[in-house]
Amino acid sequence: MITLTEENYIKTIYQLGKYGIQTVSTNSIADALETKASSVTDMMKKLAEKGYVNYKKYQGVNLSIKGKKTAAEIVRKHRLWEVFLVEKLNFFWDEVHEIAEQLEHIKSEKLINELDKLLDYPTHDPHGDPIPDKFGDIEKTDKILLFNLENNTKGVCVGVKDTSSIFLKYLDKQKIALGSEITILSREDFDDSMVIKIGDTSMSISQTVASNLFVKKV
Amino acid sequence: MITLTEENYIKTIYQLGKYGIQTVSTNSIADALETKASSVTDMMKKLAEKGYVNYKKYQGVNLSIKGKKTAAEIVRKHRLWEVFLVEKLNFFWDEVHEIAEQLEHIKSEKLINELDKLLDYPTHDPHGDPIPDKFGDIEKTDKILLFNLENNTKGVCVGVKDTSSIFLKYLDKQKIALGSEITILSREDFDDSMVIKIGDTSMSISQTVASNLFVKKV
DNA sequence: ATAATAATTTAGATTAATCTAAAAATAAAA
DNA sequence: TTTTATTTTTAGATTAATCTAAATTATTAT
Repeated sequence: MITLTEENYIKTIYQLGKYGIQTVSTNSIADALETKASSVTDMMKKLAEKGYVNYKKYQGVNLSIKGKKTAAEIVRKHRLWEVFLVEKLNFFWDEVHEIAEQLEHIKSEKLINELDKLLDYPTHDPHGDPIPDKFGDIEKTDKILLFNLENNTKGVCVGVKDTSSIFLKYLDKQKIALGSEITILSREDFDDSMVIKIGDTSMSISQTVASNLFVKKV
Repeated sequence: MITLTEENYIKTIYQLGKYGIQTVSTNSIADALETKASSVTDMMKKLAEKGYVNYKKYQGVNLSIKGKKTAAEIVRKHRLWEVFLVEKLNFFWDEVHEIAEQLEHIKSEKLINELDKLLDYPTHDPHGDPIPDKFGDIEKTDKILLFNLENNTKGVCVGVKDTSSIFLKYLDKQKIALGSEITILSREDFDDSMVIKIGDTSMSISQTVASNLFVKKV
């Protein structure tokens, strides 16, 4: 049996290591989970023992096949529940994360398959992140940060990096949504802010905003 | 903050004590939770400390106002989730209990209110048990065990005592469902079995079955 | 290449929830 | 009303997950 705590560690390693590809350091896990490095070390020993990670002292960890499968399932559940909350229960995209953090640990294969069906097999969550399929396979997109888009080129907004309520509410206010077409008009060198155009309106956004929005070139 | 374990104890005390009315013994809690009496004693001290129960050594426990409110919320969530699983996710009534045991601990007021709305404010779960309202108030029915219905009288099936899959599947097979009208035709003294009639068909059922079906006299 | 700094691990403690075995209180029976 | 049986509580241990502080290893800078 896997515990809730173990699941959270595995999910964190999966996400910090770009869906389980890269090796992850002890400290980065500790930061992400707001715990201490010594706690992470203890847990890595346990997860290695149970076959979820490959761990060598002082070398960081990466997920085993089993660990990757487990992580993908958790992320799949998290994102499907987010879609459910928005599509069926009238939640806004900035309200769903904390609840999905709880729901992702519910254990029932039938439940998640039926939820998938009820939602008509969605491919992305409300923040634009891809939903792993039943087999744990996940789309790897060629999305880039808006900040890295060249001047006078156009991109479609496909995701957010920061999913905090405060950031998402800001985007709502500025009428920036998934699917919006954004053109970079110019940049200010002294603070890296940029002027962008969405539809007919142009506006200035900070470096912070531009570094937390994903776009796909068009 | 209340822990998952504390919630399970509180819910158990609520249900063993007829929705928080009666005092409950240490051993009965231990039996219900499949744990040891000594563990229960420890937990009762903690719950008393936190104001959820009234506890005096060797005298059993009963729920405080706060405990009753907490318990009713958990039961409300459990039963709403059961309705959701049956109505929206194509579960059968014998499959929902264990999953609802997990879902009942999810914390979000908006979630449960929206779920209630999505399900169109159901009053009973798939086993016929009443769903507490937002305020923790719960319908007290005058249901009786089929076993206690007199010969040649009629009752409508309104609930089950045993919610195990094996019992519910048996009822499905015998075409006994919530809403079925049942007439007691006769009894056998030697094993307390009884012959009943549902619609046009009559059948014999054991004492065990008759003691796990709730009916309302008509 | 060595010293200084940063990252990681170990050792030892703590907390929540549990257990077993023994002691104490209550209830039932003689 | 004693004795016996049952129920409940206490005492002391255990496990999972965490922490602090000290020790160790790795990395960076001089």
